Amino acid sequence: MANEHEPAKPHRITISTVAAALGVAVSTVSNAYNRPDQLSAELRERVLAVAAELGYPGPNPVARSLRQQRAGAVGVLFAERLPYAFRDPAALMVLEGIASTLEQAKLGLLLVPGRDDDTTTVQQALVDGFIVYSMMDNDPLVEAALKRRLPTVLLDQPPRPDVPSIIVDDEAGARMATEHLLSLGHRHFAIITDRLIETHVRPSHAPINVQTHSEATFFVTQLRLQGYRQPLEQAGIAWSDVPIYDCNDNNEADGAAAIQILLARTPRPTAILCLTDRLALGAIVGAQQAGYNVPEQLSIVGFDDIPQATRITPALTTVRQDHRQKGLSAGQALIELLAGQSPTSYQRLAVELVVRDSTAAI
Amino acid sequence: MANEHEPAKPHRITISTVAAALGVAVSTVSNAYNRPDQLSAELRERVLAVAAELGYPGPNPVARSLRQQRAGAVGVLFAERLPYAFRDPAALMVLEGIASTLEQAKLGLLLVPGRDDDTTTVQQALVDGFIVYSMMDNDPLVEAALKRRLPTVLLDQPPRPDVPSIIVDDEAGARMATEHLLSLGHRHFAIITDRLIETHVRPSHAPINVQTHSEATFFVTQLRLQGYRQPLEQAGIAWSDVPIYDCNDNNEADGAAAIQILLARTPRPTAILCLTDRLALGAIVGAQQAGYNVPEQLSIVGFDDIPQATRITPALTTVRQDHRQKGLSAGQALIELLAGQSPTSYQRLAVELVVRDSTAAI
DNA sequence: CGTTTTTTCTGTAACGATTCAGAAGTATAG
DNA sequence: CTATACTTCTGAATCGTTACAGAAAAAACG
Repeated sequence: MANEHEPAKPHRITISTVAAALGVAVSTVSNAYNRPDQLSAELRERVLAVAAELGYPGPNPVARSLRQQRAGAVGVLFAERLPYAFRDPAALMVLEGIASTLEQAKLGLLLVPGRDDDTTTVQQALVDGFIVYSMMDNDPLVEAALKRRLPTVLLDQPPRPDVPSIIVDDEAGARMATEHLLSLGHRHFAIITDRLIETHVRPSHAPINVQTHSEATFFVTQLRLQGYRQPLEQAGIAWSDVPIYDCNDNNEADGAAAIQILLARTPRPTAILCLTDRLALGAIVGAQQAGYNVPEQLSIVGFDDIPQATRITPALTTVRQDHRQKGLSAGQALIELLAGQSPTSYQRLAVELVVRDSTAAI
Repeated sequence: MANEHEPAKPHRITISTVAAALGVAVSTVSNAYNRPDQLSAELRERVLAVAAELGYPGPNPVARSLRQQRAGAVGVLFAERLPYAFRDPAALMVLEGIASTLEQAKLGLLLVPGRDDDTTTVQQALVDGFIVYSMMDNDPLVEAALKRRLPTVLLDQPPRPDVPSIIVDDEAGARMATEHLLSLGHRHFAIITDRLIETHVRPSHAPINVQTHSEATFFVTQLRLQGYRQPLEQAGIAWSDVPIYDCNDNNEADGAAAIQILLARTPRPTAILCLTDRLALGAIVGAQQAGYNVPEQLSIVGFDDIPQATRITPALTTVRQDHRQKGLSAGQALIELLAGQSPTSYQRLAVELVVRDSTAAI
């Protein structure tokens, strides 16, 4: 019968700890935080004071979220590995656009990590919706996100019924780039790409054959290749004669390495179509180092029009797209979805060919 | 009695909808998802099948989080406005480091938006902890985050007791930069900074006076200014004779504008200390456009060593810090905190002066 | 065949808030 | 002074899970 030792102090301070300390109902404490008009100013003061004294950190957001059925954040699924997101200038502008919209709506932006094999992070993300951007077409994470049945927007992904999609007219852009080079008289083309096939099945240093084209697992890659192909064939150039070099990563070094290989081919290509600006910038530098003059001996076209495109000499001819607007549109569409409205289910953003100094007549 | 009209179809499908449909206990359905070993493979199959059929999106993560007391994400408080985060190269490397660590721990990274006046987003963020990075010293959002009483790590913030802090030895770096210029014989200095005083109280185009120095509300700004000041005074140069120009934003354009003003002063400064590389890069370009040779007529030192620092001509002399490591350390410290361990409460990262071509003897 | 062990499944109490109908108590109106 | 309307506060239901103790059934044991 001896008195037990002190009851373990209630490690966790909740709304009811505070209520008990004051001798009021829990709903009163809740109201003190969320509906000041529901109780007298005097009592509210006291509640807040006692709460502070007890070290109550305020209403638990998770509990609130459960009750209110909203998380106040949007999940962004992007890139194989999260850190990559912070390296690609084009992707960053897109993220910036997304962030801007969400910020205005006071929504958090949750970057969801996840290697393809493990979808738990997607399944357990505390979000009200998803934006899926630039994921591999068959990435299980995308499936997992859609299975959550939350409002979702696809950006640069293969469209699906019932899911609003925003895509850029990459195919038209690629066509414009190709037609530009054709009109300058070029007949010998080569293509530098990345992410053509799965990350872990990277090609050797030989330009890969066109057959692999159908394996392209990134939607925008497919679109761009398709856009290159059509005008070439129309001009009587066999697609199978166009070497495609697939880089390991989207960066300048890989672009520079690629161009070396391609320039060694016979016939030597005089026009290089690059799937991204970073690859193109690398290609320019690589070509120059190999002693070629751009654009006199070699024309190079990029894709994206990132800020660096104008800083190089010669300034890069490229296909411009409005990255920030992409992000804004995606964010906007998702916010409408969250508000119960139905945004246009399919938006296509225009692109524009920007002719600068890296292309010239042959 | 006439039969009522169809009961409204259960709009929301939960674990108990599935359990009811199967005639099993809810705990069984839960186990089917989380503990396959707790039920027969055959029943599990059936549960999953029925769930799929009903369109059950899987266990609600918010409810799970409430029960398990973990959110699976970390909040990052950074920069006045979220989009800014995506523009500063140095900050991006830090974010990349943070993201890397968190990804390995399978934690999401929640970018928390918030204008100073409204702290609700911080209060309601569904996270297990915070990383506070480069916020204004007195930003209410920081207070709000600390009030949550979650594991928190401060990065480039004024240290506080009981909160692990990671800071860079900015002061030493600034000292090294200054001493370097002094040893080259420079006597007339000027400083280009940003974020010296509150965003909305921006200065005119006149270099602001040194007195304002004490108003600096960003911890690292203070440290760097302090680091510039000490060796200067030691060399007999009055701090009040050193003009400080405060830019509106940390970018090249503002740096270029700043240098124009400073070069018009008498005596004309021959050594410019820039608080960031972006400002320094702008200053170089601005000086060159104004007809000055760098470094022959004007020495310029940056701070951060961002990749672009080597791409400009002349290559920028600057103070290097390991941005990625900063992020990694912060992430690591937070993960230890979340695991109940106590990381070193105070880490100071070293810096290094990198002498390139933008500085020369007078 | 009775006992023990193992497997499979169930029921219920948390988790920590918010919401809403309504009970007291007070003020206003007629 | 009674009826009506506000204020202010309370209690219980609810959000959708998971954890845990234990019931029921099946398997293993001697």
